[in-house]
Amino acid sequence: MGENVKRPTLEAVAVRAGVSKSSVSRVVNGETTVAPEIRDLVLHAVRELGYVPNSTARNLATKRTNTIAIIISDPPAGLVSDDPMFSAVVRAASRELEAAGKQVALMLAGSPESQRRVEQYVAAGHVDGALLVSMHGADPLPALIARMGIPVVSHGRLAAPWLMPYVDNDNLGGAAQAVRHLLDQGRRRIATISGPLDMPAAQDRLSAYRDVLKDSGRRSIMAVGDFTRVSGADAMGQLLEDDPGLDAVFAANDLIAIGALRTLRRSGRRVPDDVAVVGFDDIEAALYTDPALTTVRSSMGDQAAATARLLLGLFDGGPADPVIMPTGLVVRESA
Amino acid sequence: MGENVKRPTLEAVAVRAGVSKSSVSRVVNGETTVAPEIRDLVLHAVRELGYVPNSTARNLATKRTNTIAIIISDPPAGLVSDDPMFSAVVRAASRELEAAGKQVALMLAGSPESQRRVEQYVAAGHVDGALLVSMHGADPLPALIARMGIPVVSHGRLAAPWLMPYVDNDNLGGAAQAVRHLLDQGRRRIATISGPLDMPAAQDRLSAYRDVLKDSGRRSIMAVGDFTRVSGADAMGQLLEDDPGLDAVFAANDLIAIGALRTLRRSGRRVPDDVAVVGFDDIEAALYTDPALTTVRSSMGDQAAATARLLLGLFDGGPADPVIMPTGLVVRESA
DNA sequence: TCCCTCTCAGGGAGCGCTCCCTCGAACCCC
DNA sequence: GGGGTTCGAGGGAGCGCTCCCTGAGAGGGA
Repeated sequence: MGENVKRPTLEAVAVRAGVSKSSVSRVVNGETTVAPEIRDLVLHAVRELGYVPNSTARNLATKRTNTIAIIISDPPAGLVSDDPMFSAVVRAASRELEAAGKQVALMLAGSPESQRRVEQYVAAGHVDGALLVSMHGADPLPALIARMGIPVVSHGRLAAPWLMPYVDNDNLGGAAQAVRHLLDQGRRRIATISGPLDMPAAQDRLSAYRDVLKDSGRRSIMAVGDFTRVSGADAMGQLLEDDPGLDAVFAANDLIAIGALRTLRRSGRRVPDDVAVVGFDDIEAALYTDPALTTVRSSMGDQAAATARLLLGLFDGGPADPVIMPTGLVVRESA
Repeated sequence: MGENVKRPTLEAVAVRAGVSKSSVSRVVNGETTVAPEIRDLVLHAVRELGYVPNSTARNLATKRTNTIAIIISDPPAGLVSDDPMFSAVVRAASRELEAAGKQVALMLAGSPESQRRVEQYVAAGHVDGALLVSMHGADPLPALIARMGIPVVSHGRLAAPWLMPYVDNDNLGGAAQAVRHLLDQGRRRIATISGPLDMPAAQDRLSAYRDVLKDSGRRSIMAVGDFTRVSGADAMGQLLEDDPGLDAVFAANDLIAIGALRTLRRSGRRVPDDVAVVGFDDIEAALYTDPALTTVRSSMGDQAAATARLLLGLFDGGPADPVIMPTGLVVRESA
């Protein structure tokens, strides 16, 4: 590959400019206690030599890395190939972090092996902070990371919320609103397809569903999904078998709802006439289903950006309080 | 935040084990020229002290970082919030790189400012190699990165293919197959909605469409999209206005096809009876449209993994030849 | 027995940067 | 004008690791 030109060092710049290393360092780091003429001398030499600071050396000396890890759980088998959540969250968080001048190290935490790798990496002092995304309840990683002595936040409440601050949606409120909407429309047999039960978001959405139904004296009917389309399709099939007379479904997320819609279509049900469907998240795809999906808006992107800001705030001694972002029902055609 | 326990250094281990730093270094790095008893002594001390090598120091000394940058273009305004491509590509590439013991630094390249940041970062010697994803034709970044003297590859052919090796789909073949399929079904007025014309993938899919039509003596009808659902919906509307009698559409990707389906539905056209639709990529969502989408399979994930392997191969003196991955038509209901 | 070779452990000079400390010069106030 | 401040430049000791080099000891051949 290319010519590995030896890059100029800070010392080379110092020699070139006829000043000391210290002065160059000061100028490069934007300290104000430098005489203008020296600053000019240095800046000139920097430009002439094309000097770029060696961040590795800087990291060694300062014991900071300027890097934030985004640690995101990785589905075991590559089940979910196109996960809107992944894209929205990683993008939004990265943007926010990069805008703050941080580097982003992406780490997938799936297999035990990869978990070890993540742990090692963080333990090795390679990052100044970490942002965890969509950890499952059984996951030991959050606890391990939390005790590493670096700022850590979670996108979404953890099963062990006390471990670190987090930013979450108002899952309870949003789900309650969705189910009440179904009730208001006169639906009598309202089923739900939940997310993976070891995830707090799924738990919240489920328990709000249950609470609202219980308050209205109705019986709940549920099947378990895992936040994917195929799980939604399967679960819908099971629900239809269990109770062919159901007239509404609250899906724990839009992907599940999309899967459910397909099964309903194939079983000959009309939506919303025979069965109403409500999703959760309001991903872009919800606008393109037939009929368009009524759903609960929870901007993953905004949430991720807020999570990143929470983390950045921690570095400046900001508050470590959990943040709950509002959700709201978006009524379209499916319910 | 937590107690910043000073982590033990290599020297501490050496003292503890009663050997020299050099020996500890050798053991830690798995060199074979170490007497078994010394190795045991060291390993024991490592375990006792919980020693983890400081990779920053190691990087400084070795002038390697063990880190690969995944540089991915970022849409200007946050248009695309859930981009299946992003998820599939980043996930697959990360997996492959992490499995090879590399660290992954994710960099979004969007605004000129962020481009500068990426350039600086790579120039600063922070990464050993880079993997570019979905660069647009006008993007100056590939050329800049290519001359940095580190191994670089591209996921998808660049507008300037000679800059670096790449892994691409057989866009030409896949698109040709799709259009021929439409022809074979007796469709007479076949339109296309292209991707952004500054991306080679979009160009190839478009030119294959044109070539096949020209060979069959048919006239081409096109609208330009940008690989998003909304652009597909808009372009479809325009197409319908331009030529209300069209009976087939070849969409440059599935997202566009999904958008087009919605517009067709709203305009009262039945798919495939009135208008046949073929997409490209075979993302998971293509299975859940109504009707299910006929499309060209091109596993983004496999392609990304192959790209990562190509890059890893470069470090070991492997070939720098472009790789073209096969595509194939998946016939479902929409055409 | 002597010499040469070979194997391995230890010593220590960097890698490029930061940051504390020293020290000269300029500046001030009575 | 003297003593005290202030300000800013330079010197140099690390940061934790790698890797070259030296040298001790073992082994082998004649």
